[in-house]
Order: sequence, then C-alpha cells, then structure tokens
Amino acid sequence: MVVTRFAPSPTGYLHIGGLRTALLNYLHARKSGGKFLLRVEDTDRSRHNEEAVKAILDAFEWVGLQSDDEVVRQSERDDIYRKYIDELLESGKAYRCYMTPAELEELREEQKNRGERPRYDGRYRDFNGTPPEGITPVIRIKAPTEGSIFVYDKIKGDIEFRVEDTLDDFIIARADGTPTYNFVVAVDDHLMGVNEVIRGDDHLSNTPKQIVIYEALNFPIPNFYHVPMIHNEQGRKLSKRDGATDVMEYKRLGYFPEALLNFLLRLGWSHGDKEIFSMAEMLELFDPSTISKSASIYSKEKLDWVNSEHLKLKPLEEFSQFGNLEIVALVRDRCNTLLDLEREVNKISEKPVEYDSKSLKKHFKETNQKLLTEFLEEIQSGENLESSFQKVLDSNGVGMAKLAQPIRIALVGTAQSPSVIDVMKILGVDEVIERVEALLKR
RNA sequence: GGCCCCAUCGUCUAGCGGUUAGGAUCCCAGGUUUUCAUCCUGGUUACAGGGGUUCGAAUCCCCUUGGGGUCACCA
Repeated sequence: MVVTRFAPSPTGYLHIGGLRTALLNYLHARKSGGKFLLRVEDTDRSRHNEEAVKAILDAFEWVGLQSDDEVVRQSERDDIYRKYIDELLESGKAYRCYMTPAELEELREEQKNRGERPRYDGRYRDFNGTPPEGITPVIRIKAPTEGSIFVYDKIKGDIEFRVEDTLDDFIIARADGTPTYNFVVAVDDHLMGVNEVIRGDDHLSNTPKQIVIYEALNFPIPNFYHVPMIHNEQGRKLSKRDGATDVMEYKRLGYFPEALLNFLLRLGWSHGDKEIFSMAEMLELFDPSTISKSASIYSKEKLDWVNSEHLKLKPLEEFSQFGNLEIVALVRDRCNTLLDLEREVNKISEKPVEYDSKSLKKHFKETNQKLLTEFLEEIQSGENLESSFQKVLDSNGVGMAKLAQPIRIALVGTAQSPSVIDVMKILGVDEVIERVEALLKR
C-alpha cells in the first residue's frame, strides 16, 4: 500500500507550491487505495504557531484534500525522538558534542578562509575524556567519512553525493534536547509507514542526510520523488511579492479549488493533450514517475483559462447563491472567476447607477433616443417586448443595432451585454420600462 | 564559491534515433454575435551554443553558457 505525506512547517499560510506537492502526494496515494497523511513540522519550539496550523488545515479543507489519519504534530512526539536518540547514543552511532556555537563559528570562518567547505571537524566523535564544564552538548550522528551516498530518485534518476563534499557529523538534537529536521523526518516517515516521499527538489540535498539516519536506525529507505519548483514569471523562486501565494487567496479571488488543483497539476505533468481534469480524472490518470524534471513558471493567464473552463462545466444549480440562474446562464461564458460572475450577474440584476460615457456618445444620439422613445411607448401600450422591438425597427427601416445599443445602455449602463432580447425577457416589462425611462429622463 | 538539479514556441507541455517538431495558453487576423464575451477558422513564435557517437540526433555522450536549489543548534 502506498503511504504518502505532506509535511508543512507552520510558519504561515499554505503556500501554492506546497499545495501542489500535497496534491501530488494525495493523488499518488489515493489512486491506489493508499493513505495520504499530514504532519506538522514544528520541532523548533520558537516556530510553533497554532494559528498557522489552523490556517494550513483550513486551506486543505477548502481544496478538499483530507488526511487519512490524525494530523501528526512533531511537537507532541518528543518522547519518541528521545527514544531513538538514546538508542543511537547507546549503540555508538551518535555522540555528544561539546563545541560551543562560538567555537563552531570560528571553525567555519577558518575553513572558509582556507577556501574549504565549512563542516564540523569531528573533534568529539571519539571523545572519551571528561566533558568541559558548563556546556550542554548537542547530539551528532556519526556519518560515513568516505564513499558516496546514492539517492535513487524516481524523477531525477540516480544521484551520487560524495560524502567528502556533502556530509559531516550533523546535529540530530539541539542543546535544549529538541531533535532537528533531518532526524525527525526520517523517524516520522518510518513510523508513519511512509514509503513514497514526494517533495520539492529543494529537499534533494537533504536526502543523503536522511539516508544516513535511515541506515543508522536500520529503517528501510522509501522511494523518493523530487519534484521541480514553481517559479514566478521572472523565473525566480515564488515569493510573496509575486501576488497570490496563499492558497486561501484563491478562494477570495473566486477560483474553484478543482481548477486551482487542475492548474497546479499541469505544471510539470501532462497526459497527452488533455488540459482540463476533474478530480476523478486526476486520480485516474496521475502517475508521479512521469513528472517532468524541470522547473515551471506560474502563469495567471493559464489559471484563469483553466478556471473559466471549469466554470463552464459546472451544473448551473451550483450558482444559485449568485441570484437568478437564468442570468447566470446568460453571463457565465464571459467570466473567468466567481468574482467575474458576481459582477456580471449584478450588472443585469441591478439598475445601472451610471452610464458609460463612451457608450452614450456612440449609441445615444438623436435617432437612438427617438427610437428608444418609440420603443418605450410601444411597450407601455401593452405590446410585448420582442414585438415592440421589431415593430420599431420595421416602421423606421433601421437595423437592430440602432435600437439594441441604446436599450443595452438603459438596461445595464454600457453597450456590452448579453442578447438584449434575453435580458429584457428576464427583467420583465415593468423593469424594462423603469430602466428605459430612467435613461431617457437623465 | 563547493555540491546537486535543470534546459523544446513568451508560458505550460508532447516528443524517449528517422515527425512538415504536435497540443494548450497568450497574442494577432477572419467568421459568428448587427455589441462584448463565448464559440469556430487561420496565423506568428521553439529544440541555448559548440563538439562528438551514428547512415541519421530535439532525442545518446562531453564541454560551454544560462537558470534554479542547497550548504544552520530553520524546516
């Protein structure tokens, strides 16, 4: 059974890039009846932030990606980590290091000056003497000192990291006793039964460290899939300055969760020429081993288009919150987002508060006004809307636009709207009379 | 800077030794709508550069260049 996870650190909201990673994990697990798990990475107590946890969970709820189990919180698992750290200490695979942060810093400076890679020099690796006074030690893992660590990545292929230039005896527990990231990731993934790890390729260079932990603890190594990053339109890392990176922002902007997911999935993955995917189709067709190796760039235009496609595919009934469904049916083809939809519906259902000056100038000349007045008289005399319209055109021998455009302006305030006849029918005679009179009297 | 990853239209991508290099988006033009949008038709635009291997390279190898990531008692 495939077990995957998404493990955000609660530093703020759910990031759009994180959502994509989560989606890929979710799809991969669920399509084969496996499990998708959520884990909050908050080992650093100064970083624990309950509000952020809630924000992230809310976002997951909105997009509909649900964890198949209780959300795991690392801050509540100190005992577990302690146990494994003790185990490593006892078996001699880890050791206490009494170097102070200042000493460490000094060492790094020296190494840098010599043009070497900054790394811990292993001075306490085989220490047997009496520990220096007044120093609470950190715990370091005994990493291999030579050879290579191989990562067999299902997306990137086999990657060799030479121990010499990638590893040192890194810290697995801080002086305050809390475990560090690379250690808890390995422990938790194993304990949670995670056997397929899909994550951003910014984690690729962490992987050798985690493999060191897996091996020290005799845990089986999971399959790794390192997915490329999403960049901004300048080809750089997506940052807050690039507009909406908070998933919930997309809700406010009127996007459908499925459309956002659809868009995100197509960044780095494709299935033939298919562009629009329902959740069921995503689940059916997704295969993580076919994710592309190169980074992709976020494109708002494409998202808008994907959202508009989803908007057109939804059953009409889903939009009753926006008002008259006949109006919704009339305007939804001209919308990208729900915000657009709301605006377009209102444009018809509410009386215009002002008239577009350009439209007036072009379509509210003398003849237009005369035709419009005639039209008003016809409908006031009890003639129905459609025949009144036709009658005025026929008796004056003019084309439809001469009358349709001023009616549009009267109805919605601009010369752009769906079919005037359709709009008038929905509005009804009384409302049409009111709006036409309002324009003529202005 | 060391290490690692990556490289096809502006963007998302197809291609996995032989294709007129395909689709989508964006943009432009035409048609439909006597409006706008939708929709339909058409069009512009790509294999980063240089070496190999091969009868044949976008596809395989090497180098260069460019971009990204990572180097914490952060995750």
